[in-house]
Amino acid sequence: MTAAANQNGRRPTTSRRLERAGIRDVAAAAGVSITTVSDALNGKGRLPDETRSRVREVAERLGYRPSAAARTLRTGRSGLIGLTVTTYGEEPFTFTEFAYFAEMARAATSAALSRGYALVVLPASSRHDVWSNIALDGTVVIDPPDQDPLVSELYRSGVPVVSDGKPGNCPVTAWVDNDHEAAVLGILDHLSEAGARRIGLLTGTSTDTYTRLSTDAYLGWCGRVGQEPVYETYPAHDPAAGAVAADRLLARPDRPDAVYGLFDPNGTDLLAAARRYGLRVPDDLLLVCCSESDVYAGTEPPITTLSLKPRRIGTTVVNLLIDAIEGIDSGTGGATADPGTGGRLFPPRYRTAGTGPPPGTLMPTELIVRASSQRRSPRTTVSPPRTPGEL
Amino acid sequence: MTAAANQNGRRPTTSRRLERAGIRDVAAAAGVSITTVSDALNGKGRLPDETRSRVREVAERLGYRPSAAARTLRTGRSGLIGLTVTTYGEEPFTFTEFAYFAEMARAATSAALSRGYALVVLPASSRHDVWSNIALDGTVVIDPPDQDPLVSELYRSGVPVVSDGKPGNCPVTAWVDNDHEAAVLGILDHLSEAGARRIGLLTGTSTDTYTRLSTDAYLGWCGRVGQEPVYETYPAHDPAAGAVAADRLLARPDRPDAVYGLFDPNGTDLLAAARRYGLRVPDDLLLVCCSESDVYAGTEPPITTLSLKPRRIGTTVVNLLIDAIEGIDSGTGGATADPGTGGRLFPPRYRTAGTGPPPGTLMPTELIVRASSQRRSPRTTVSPPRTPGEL
DNA sequence: GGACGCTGAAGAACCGTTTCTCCATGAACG
DNA sequence: CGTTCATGGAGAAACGGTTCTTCAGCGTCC
Repeated sequence: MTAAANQNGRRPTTSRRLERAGIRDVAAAAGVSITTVSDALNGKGRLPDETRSRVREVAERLGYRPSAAARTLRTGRSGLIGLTVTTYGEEPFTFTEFAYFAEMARAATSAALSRGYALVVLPASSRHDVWSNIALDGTVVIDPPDQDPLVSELYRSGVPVVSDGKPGNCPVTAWVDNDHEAAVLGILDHLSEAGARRIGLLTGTSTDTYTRLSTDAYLGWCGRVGQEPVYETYPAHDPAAGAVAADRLLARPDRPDAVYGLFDPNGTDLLAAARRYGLRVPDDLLLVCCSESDVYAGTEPPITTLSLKPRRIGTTVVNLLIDAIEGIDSGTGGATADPGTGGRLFPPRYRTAGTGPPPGTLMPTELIVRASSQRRSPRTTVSPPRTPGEL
Repeated sequence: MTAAANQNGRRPTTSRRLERAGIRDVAAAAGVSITTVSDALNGKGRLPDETRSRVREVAERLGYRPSAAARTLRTGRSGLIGLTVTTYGEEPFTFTEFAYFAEMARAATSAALSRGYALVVLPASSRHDVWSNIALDGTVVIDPPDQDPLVSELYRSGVPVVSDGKPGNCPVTAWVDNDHEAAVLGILDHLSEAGARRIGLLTGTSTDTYTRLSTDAYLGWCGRVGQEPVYETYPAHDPAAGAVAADRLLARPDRPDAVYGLFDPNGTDLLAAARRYGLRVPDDLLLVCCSESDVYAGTEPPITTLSLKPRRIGTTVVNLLIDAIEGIDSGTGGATADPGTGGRLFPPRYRTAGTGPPPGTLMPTELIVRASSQRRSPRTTVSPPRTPGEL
């Protein structure tokens, strides 16, 4: 019964060890053709419900699991999405944005899963032999450097690419990013309102979009307001360098009376540095840093943080990507789109046909105000849902 | 030139839009057969170096990328490894062991990559349709619950499964875990030596191995030493419940003078609770918690933590899994094993043929001693290799 | 009563590799 | 000069699904 398959001109099935049941086995057991089995299981074709359910039952009984590889080969869809992370050194994930990345990846995984896709984590540094060995329907790229060869090749070979972080020069299908400029300006205003006269910045040396946009926004603001910029840079991927840079910043002769740190650990580092210099927070020094960690709710004093809302970003990025994947279609010429395949939030058919820039989406950030940035009332306030960083 | 493929009885190739070059295109362009191309590119067969390099060059020129799906279908190997995480509620990752998981996943990704595999993150809750749509060569399971149906099915269908955390009743190929009993006993001894008379435990309500083994070790120790157990339990996946439980523990009439918290956030929670009750740490209360986070080096006072060394675990788990994958072979009868395929650390051929228990590996933990567990010298000591958290 | 349309289902091509089998060719050798 | 070998390479069968096309049967409508 089980090994009935040598009709159809197949090899006599020399009594292999417990081979997994194939579609042919199911067909034989149910007394139908493999076409019927495929249709019955996938809800396609014109079959009476009776046949459908009978086939399904037989398949169930045989423990039939369709071969993912075969299906992928035929349909051209693997159900796999790459999640590319930039690497510093050997470790696959970026250190500095760690909590951000973790949250973002978590949300991305959820979002993908709920639409039937799974995520493959792929450091950008992995060599071709790994990349090209995996059938990806599309890729999410986190903060791609300018002219990323990987992204270029992917895009060229027709794989949709959506980036988290506005891409510099890479061609991508779409991108999502925070409105970093608005965020920084909002923070600077917030600090000013709290009484800051000279606001310093702790920033990174790398050239990724986040660092660049944020720093530029700061410099621009300084120019407009007429404050001399006071900032220190350090390689953000080096956990130890942050503390040193924080120290440098507070040791300057033109010591700032408020600091915004661009990276997650800056809060603790700055707090420690302040302590070393006998500066009280927030009385002598106002503090804000960008972080997703809730430890800053429990520090002494609690530190105001800017959240980039990585969950929202991750969800959006993945949904955009899947829209692009399912929209591309690469169709046989025209209207293959069934009208009732399920409502999508976004109109499909991305894939910048012409030469226009890829569609980008800016997402708001959220400033979580705590004691460290309020000179008067130590009462903790939270900005409504979003930060209108208008100036 | 590019569309040369209609020999070999293939469809006339009706001038498709920029199809990716296939192996047939390469063969045609190089004037050889597809067999030769395959052999040349994969370093197989008997070919003169000249042919090999010529074919390679043509393939390069055409931008040829072999289809991962086709290769997987033919060879039965996808180069993909599943990373299964238990889920609480909708979110894919366990909350409580978050830092642990992140570190572990990172190490696992690295290890897999360096052996040519990629990781697919798959929450255990995902339904079959996602699981079975992916060709997995093997799976890593994190802390599987007893009788996990998913694991059982995977194992039964011949997919190697290696678990992080000693499995309860699931059949797995191999497992890796910390020596939780030894770790807990070590901590209890450490606290005793520091002068603790009544040691409390903050533990979880779930039945995973970690919680169970640790709690049992605690209870056993209490029995041997003659101390009445003092512990509180809470659902570890609920971030808010931890603070409440910590409070409960310190509010008890038989208040402990030392506490070990099993989960990452317990340190902060206990510290906060202690503050509320006016207890000084370490003078009135000794504190240790299990965590991978380095924020405990910066708290006031710094808190002693137990690290489970997730990096080591992740690396080991993946290497065991890949050894199993490459060892299984499911061979055609016998010695298919080429003697020189590359040195492996472990002897392959796992796959508990009989009924014996699967091979397990216990890995040591590391206690990072800080001020919170030392009543006398406020001088911070650290077990050998790690950071000196200055005070 | 024949053309037609609809239902239910089977046939077979196809997706793009890998790999097993086999065939020329020419050199070496008895 | 006829075998045997080693070499280089081609042919074709899988791998296991999906899907396009075809087809038989049967009720219906002019």
